[in-house]
Amino acid sequence: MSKIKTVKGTHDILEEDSYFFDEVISKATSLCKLLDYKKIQTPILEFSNLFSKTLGLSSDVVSKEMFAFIDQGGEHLTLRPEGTAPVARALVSNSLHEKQNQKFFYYGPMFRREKPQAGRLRQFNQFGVEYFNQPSFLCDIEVIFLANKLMNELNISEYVNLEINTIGNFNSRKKYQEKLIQYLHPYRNELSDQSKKRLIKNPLRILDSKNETDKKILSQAPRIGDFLDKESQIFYEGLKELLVKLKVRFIENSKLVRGLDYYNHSVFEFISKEEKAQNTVLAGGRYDGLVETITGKDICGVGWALGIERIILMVKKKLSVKNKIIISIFSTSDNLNHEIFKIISDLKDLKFISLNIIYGGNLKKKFVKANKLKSSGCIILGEDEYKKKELIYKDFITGNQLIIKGSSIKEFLQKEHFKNE
RNA sequence: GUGGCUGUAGCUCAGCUGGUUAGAGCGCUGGUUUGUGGUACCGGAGGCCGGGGGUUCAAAUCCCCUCAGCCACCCCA
Repeated sequence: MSKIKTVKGTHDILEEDSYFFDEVISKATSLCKLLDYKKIQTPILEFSNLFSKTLGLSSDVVSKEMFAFIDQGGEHLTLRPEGTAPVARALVSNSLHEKQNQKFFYYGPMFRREKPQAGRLRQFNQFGVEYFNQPSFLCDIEVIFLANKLMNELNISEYVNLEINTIGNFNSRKKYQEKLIQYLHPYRNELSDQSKKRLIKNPLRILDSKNETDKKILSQAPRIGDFLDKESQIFYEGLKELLVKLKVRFIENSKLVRGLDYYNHSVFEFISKEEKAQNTVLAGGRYDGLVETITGKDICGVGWALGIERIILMVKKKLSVKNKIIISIFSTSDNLNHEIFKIISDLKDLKFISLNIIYGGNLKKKFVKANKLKSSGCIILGEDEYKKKELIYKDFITGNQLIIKGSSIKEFLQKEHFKNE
């Protein structure tokens, strides 16, 4: 079909998806506000080096998935592929790190030039939170708790698992990495091609390989848990203990790692229980090194991001759309059309009802149209009734029709709404 | 970036091993006269059969290329 299309991997968000989108945003937003997270909106365009510095040059995102270009002024710019680095940048750009409250939430489109498939788009939306400048694991608890509560609010907590792990602080990770390389060295020729490369570039990433041979080799591999120094241990144990006390259910997954370079200590993911390729719905962790790589300021942080489209895929199976009640309004003769605007000007703050004004055609056509618009009823301004300052209301479900006073239309509609609840 | 499947009306699809003007259901639209919709009946519009090339007397149908969608790998939210 030679119909006009969207750019590959991009989508118009319509109808029920749009409804669920708003639901996710509004639930997440109100939870964040409950804990005084401040909304932050950063530009979609950033200087390219913001991402190349922070995500790691060897990461796939930077090496091949960024929508990067040089603009007419010679600037190297990138459509943001993720939200954490921009928020961290904004923290320092605006000296927000000098304030008491350094908790933020954001949402909006991200861009990654990948091959699209289920749950993966080139333009997709994330909702995220970031909590800066607090080294305590209690902050990790707070953001995990927030994410957990959001899963509850969206009625999907029984369809997801929370997996957690630690990748330790820098020293522990370095020690572990050496041991891991030592262990894998004898197997280096049996590993998948991808893992062979990683053995040199980013050995930790081998842990979450899906390759069967890799998995077999890894089953006997040393575990990071055995190489944690005192600080890393206290951090991770404290985190787990409190999660248990708070009755937040989680699964420990010692192979859970991160694709992006700036993480340390805790990593966590909410993963859909469905057997699907893109089943990570929310992912986060602690990134104490990030702000320093951008700005030189030693500011720690912890946060997560949630893929809104992925959440919608889950939510739409569990939740139904709550449609507003539609009521049509029209006159019996066209020379009364302007009176309709006078009526609706008093109704402008109606909460549960959407009104459709119907203009054209004879009366019968207007009824037909009202019905096709899925109205549950209609208000009719008739010539005879107009003289008496009255209106007709016809209920499309019962077929009943009654006369109401023009002045009481608002109360009447509200009553109709609750009757239909 | 690599692989598999798919691409016919607004939507969901049918069209057998190539054979005249391309089909259905739903939707859209007009009608069945008066200030009353839904149901029923009758009519209508709407397709470069994703795009390009090839084979053939003849292609929606076979072959090649390309694009897009879906799915998996890679990677990630």
